[in-house]
Amino acid sequence: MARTAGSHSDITGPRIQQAAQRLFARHGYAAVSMRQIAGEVGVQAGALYNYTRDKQSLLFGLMQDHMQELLATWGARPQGNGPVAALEAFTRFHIRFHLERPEEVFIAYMELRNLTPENHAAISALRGRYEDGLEAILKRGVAGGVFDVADTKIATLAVIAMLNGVNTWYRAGGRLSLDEVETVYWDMVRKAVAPAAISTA
Amino acid sequence: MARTAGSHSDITGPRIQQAAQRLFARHGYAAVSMRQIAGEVGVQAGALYNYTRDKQSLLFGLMQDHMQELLATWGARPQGNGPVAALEAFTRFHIRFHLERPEEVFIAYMELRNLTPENHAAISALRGRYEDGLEAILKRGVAGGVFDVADTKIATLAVIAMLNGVNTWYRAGGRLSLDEVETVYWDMVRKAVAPAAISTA
DNA sequence: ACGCTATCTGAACAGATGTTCAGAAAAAAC
DNA sequence: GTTTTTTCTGAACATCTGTTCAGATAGCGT
Repeated sequence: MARTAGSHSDITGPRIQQAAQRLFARHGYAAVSMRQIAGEVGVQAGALYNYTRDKQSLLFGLMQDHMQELLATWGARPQGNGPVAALEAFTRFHIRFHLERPEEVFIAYMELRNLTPENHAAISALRGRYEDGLEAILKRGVAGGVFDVADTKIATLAVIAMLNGVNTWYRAGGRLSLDEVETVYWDMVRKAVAPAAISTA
Repeated sequence: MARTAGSHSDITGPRIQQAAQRLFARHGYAAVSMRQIAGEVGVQAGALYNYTRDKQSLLFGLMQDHMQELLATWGARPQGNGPVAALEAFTRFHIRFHLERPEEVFIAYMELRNLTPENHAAISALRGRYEDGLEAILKRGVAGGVFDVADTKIATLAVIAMLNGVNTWYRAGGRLSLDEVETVYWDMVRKAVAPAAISTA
């Protein structure tokens, strides 16, 4: 046997990425074999190497695509007038974007240690750019007196960590709608960075 | 060759756990082999099985020990008078406890998916008890009017997620002391759950 | 209808995986 | 000093790992 009926790189390529994403998210990069991925696609393991240089590139590709889409989508957003509106826009965007792609997010956070040093640096740089975007908002707010945080870098990481937590429990069709979840978190973020006695409620 | 000079189960047992902890935290459960762990201890792979039933039990033991110590240490703490003091005590305790054992924490959060279903349920139950402790504080505060959150369950998870974030960036000997870090986070937590216009600052 | 290229198979490679176990030697008990 | 027990080795087990590649077939351009 050889080339199979209906085989097409436009089909197989994306299917390999999807299968890898599903399996990496579910079981972890190290626990997933190339044969498992191939099996999910309905192909032999050797065929994967028409689409990826090796297993590491498969992981890196997924993570890079995710981070670049995150940055591009965020960059194309209306930024909001003033730091408070910008922070609200960020909060709602972040929650929605991340809840829409739980697998990508999970991989992006859990599989960093399985990247080669160069790949790790590349992904970290992208993540840093995203974090800098939030920190810039906080800095403007602090300068303008509408926010009050002891350290904008720590506050940035604290806010992102808090927002990322939503991915651990939210399930579509649950008690709260996506919109309600956004509002609940925005309420906490807003207050957390607000000046001590002035609340914008 | 056979039993080696100076061999002692009181020594080897803990050394295996330490080695497993170090390696699991660094490279992930699935990426670490029994031979690597044995090598770290200076022993052949077969010797590990005098101390653990299998690799899975080694992981589960580490996670269970960690969670039980977390609960025991927290349970033995002064609880603080009133919800605000209790929340501050929780915040400071959580940060300190977690920063003191980054490897255990990392494993407890990253390796859940590598547990068998029964083991996963056991660890999740322990984690649930810890979260319930925080939620009880929040509920008392909401009832007493000193906290205002839309949903105590979500607020619980949000607070814990935010606090856990500290483990991703804090390094001993950095810019801020442990005490300062605690205060910075407590400041944000306090405000995040505070009623809209009343701040305890 | 024919040739070219894209796509996949199936076997092979060298080595790693978790786990078991008979046997040997060190330590402890007597 | 002898026996018993504890602790470890080293080999073996069957299976899995990522990756390569010659060869075979399907689809496409002509």
